[in-house]
Amino acid sequence: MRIGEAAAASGVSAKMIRHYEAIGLVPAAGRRGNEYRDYGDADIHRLRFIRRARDLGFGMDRIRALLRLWSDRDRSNADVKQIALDHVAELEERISAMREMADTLHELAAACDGTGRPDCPILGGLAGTLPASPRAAAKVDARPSRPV
Amino acid sequence: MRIGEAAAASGVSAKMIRHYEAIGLVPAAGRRGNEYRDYGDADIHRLRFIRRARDLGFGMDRIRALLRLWSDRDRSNADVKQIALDHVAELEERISAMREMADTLHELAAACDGTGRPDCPILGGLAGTLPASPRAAAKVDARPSRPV
DNA sequence: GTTGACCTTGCCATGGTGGGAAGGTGCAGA
DNA sequence: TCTGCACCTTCCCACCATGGCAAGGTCAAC
Repeated sequence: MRIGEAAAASGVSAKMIRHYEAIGLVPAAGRRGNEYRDYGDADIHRLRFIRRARDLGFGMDRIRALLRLWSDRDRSNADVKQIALDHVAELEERISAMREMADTLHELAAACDGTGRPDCPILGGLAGTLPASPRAAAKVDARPSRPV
Repeated sequence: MRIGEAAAASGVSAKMIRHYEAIGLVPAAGRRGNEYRDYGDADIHRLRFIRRARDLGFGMDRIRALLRLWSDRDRSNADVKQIALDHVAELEERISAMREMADTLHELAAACDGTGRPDCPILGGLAGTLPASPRAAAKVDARPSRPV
């Protein structure tokens, strides 16, 4: 399979397949005499694994660890579970930080009548009288880094 | 005030103050004869505004818009509210995507006994038998981009 | 005049991903 | 055989917000 078919079959873009190869997340693909990369079923399988892990929000370091365990017959499922639980804990932390932000904003927005006058509790809150909440924000970014 | 004091007073690092100046989010600070930037109370106020908006997860574009409205006497609070609500909607979307990820992982982890054997439902799930959930993940990044 | 705290500019890195340029390859049809 | 097209290759740039580091300037206190 050439990279385009591999991309379609795995759900990982050709661009990212090359990138994963460059950072050593997947082994360098063989070339078919010409310069083209060549992929087999095992490669697709691995790429799909990565895709699913990405979909679950795992970062590259953890995916790397998971891949290592995946291809280790003598692995301990306790190790796998630990990685998953660590990641879940981080997810929960980010979720609650964002929950706090959203709640604060809901309150501010509710206090704003939106009638078109200059008077605005939201700006008021941002300008200084914010009810002293989200310190968690310093630890977590709530903006997306994977463009939609 | 020099930049260090301004940073301490506003909660925005000196580095970021310079960056905000570079991207035009704050006006270029005056210099005091020497090369040092000089800040007054209004500057601190503005920086604190930015800091609070960042803490609520606003991205730079929205902060820029909020700042414009903030310093516009003839603003409409409907405009402000719209920006806030747009942002809240994005937050909620990301929260629910991450909620889905966390839930899926909770399930997988619960199915894994973690007794140390190679047998592992988590890897099984990643390897292909994942219960067909998080398509939302394609739209939202759950990893932090602001380092902790 | 030396020390130390602070400032300056400028470059690099992060993490995943996409965009695009400039050029090579392979296959189908005229 | 030539042409066109779809695909591939490598390489560089951009995002967003932030931190780190380096090499050098400035100022106040001792």
